[in-house]
Amino acid sequence: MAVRPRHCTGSATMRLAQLVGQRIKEAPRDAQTASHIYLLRGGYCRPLSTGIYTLLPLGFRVASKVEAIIREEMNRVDGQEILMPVVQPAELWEESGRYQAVGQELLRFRDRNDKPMVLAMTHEEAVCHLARTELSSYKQLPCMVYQLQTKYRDEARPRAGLIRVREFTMKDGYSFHTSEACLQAYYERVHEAYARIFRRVGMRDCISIESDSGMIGGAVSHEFMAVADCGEDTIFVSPDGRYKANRECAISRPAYVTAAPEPLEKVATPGATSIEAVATLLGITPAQTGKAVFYRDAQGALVFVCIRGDIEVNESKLRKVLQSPQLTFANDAEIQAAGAVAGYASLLAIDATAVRVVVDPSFAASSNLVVGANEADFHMKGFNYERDLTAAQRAAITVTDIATVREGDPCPLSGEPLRLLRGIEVGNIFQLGTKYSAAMGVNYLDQDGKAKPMIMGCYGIGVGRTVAAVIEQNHDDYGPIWPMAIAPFHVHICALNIRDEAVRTAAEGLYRDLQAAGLEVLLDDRSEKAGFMFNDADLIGVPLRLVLSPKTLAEGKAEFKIRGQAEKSMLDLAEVVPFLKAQVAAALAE
RNA sequence: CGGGGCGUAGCGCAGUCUGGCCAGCGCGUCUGGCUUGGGACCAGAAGGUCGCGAGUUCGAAUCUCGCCGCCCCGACCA
Repeated sequence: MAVRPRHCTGSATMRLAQLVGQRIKEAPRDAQTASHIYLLRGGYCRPLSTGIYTLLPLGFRVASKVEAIIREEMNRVDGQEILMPVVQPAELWEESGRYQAVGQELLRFRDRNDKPMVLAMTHEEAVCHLARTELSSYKQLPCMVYQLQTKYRDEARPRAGLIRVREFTMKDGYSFHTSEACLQAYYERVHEAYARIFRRVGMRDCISIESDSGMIGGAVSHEFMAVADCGEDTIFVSPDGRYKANRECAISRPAYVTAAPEPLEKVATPGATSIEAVATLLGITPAQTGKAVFYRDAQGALVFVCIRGDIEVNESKLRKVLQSPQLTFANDAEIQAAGAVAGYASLLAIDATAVRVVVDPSFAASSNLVVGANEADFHMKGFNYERDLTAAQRAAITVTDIATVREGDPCPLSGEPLRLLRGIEVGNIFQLGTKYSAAMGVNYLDQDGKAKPMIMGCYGIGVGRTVAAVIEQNHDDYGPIWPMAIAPFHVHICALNIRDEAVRTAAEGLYRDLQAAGLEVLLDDRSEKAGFMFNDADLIGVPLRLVLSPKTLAEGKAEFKIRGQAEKSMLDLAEVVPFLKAQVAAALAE
């Protein structure tokens, strides 16, 4: 096992009677997902406040093993481990612009001298400060530093145990380069390292998908998604697996209905202010209508959006188009002030040179849509974007994809229907470029003697979330079924009737011998009923179980069972140690 | 931030509408006995500012007002 500079998994052995963290029979009512239930019931973690958890010995051991694997893989791609502060001066965040840009999830406070401080939710600012101090020459690049450190995000809604928390441990890495090509090549190496990490920790189904880079910024980014029904993210995947994307940025290749333009015609649609009502009234489908949506951007300016009636606006895409971190629906008064009639608004009557207008291709390319007449109780039939707007109008309008993809929409690559999955975001990687280095003066002197901003990448993994995701993908009705690589122990010994001298002697002997053989052993040395002990063993979920009882010892044997499998077998006492050692080695080698 | 729900022993809950009886039940914990292959049984015990604070009342877990915390859905989310 690798050396663990900061965390260690503690002793290789543990007696259940002494283990801190009771198993509990009934899960707290608020625990609803498998990982939340089993982490609490199995004595892996305990809540301290909303979204803030103590890791108990079992949970800490699992998390430490995940961290050890992460360290190995980060070191393998030439990462250098460091540790940066969680408490940081606000002025550092003002430099990057995020003190203002980030919302309330950044916890702000003042120290005793009334100096504004923050609890770091990520460490781009801190690492930039480090880089501009320590890295000054192209000869030092490229390089990557990473840390396993606490992050704090004042989440609006923590949920599902360790899946979405406020305080958590994250591996975050940052790389520095002198060229985009170098960053891209390194990004690929990290991508591969991530795939190895999630495979090694025992994730069954973890995919990397294209993602929206959100508040971190940057051009190219991927999210590693553990596929699980309880996941918070919606993912679209093509049947051939070539296209995988988060709903926030997923695109499709929709077919637009085109036909010979029909004349514009005003039709009465009394009271029909919704797409559904208009379609019903006129006997058409929502796809034959055009929808008008009004937003207010971060500066408070009105934005007019048009899209085909059956398609939802994707606000992530729209935010990106508008370069506006916040968007809210405009109210009726604001819509009226722009000269539009709510419920019957139309591009036909809006001055696109005066109001920001964004149009989805589904609206611009479809023929003969029914759109608002910009007059209460009337719509227009036969709207055709090219024909019915002046060139000046069209020149002022942004036509770009702002559509929300739906399950079954055609894949942009193959045209096959896209499949919808739910995922837990366990890791993400970004090509940041110079977003932070330019803002914060992170420069190096190049060969030509000129100062240039470093080109950066950043790479995160949520440790606790990964632990939870592994349980979501590896459990049965009794508890978790840990992959050997991150199991809290390798072997769980149940000593039935421990007061029997022969049982005690044999159990203590095996406990000692297995430990000497390099295995991590949990010994249930309590004087409990067999069923009680078996249920606790299942709830803890250690991969290998050994049972010793007067019955097995009478034959000079111990019973062996693999967690998650029904078969049991009997082992001669003499072969237990080599057999289990081989089992563990084989499982770890997978 | 919007909608809904909840707060009584470590966990799960009853009691609250309709104020008054010793604040109860199951699990867990402790002691003793008995039992020992899939969550046994018997006897005894510890454990509570009934979320907090005001108020009404002779009397409040219960009624009133304010506050706090927690969960779910939505919004939001490196």
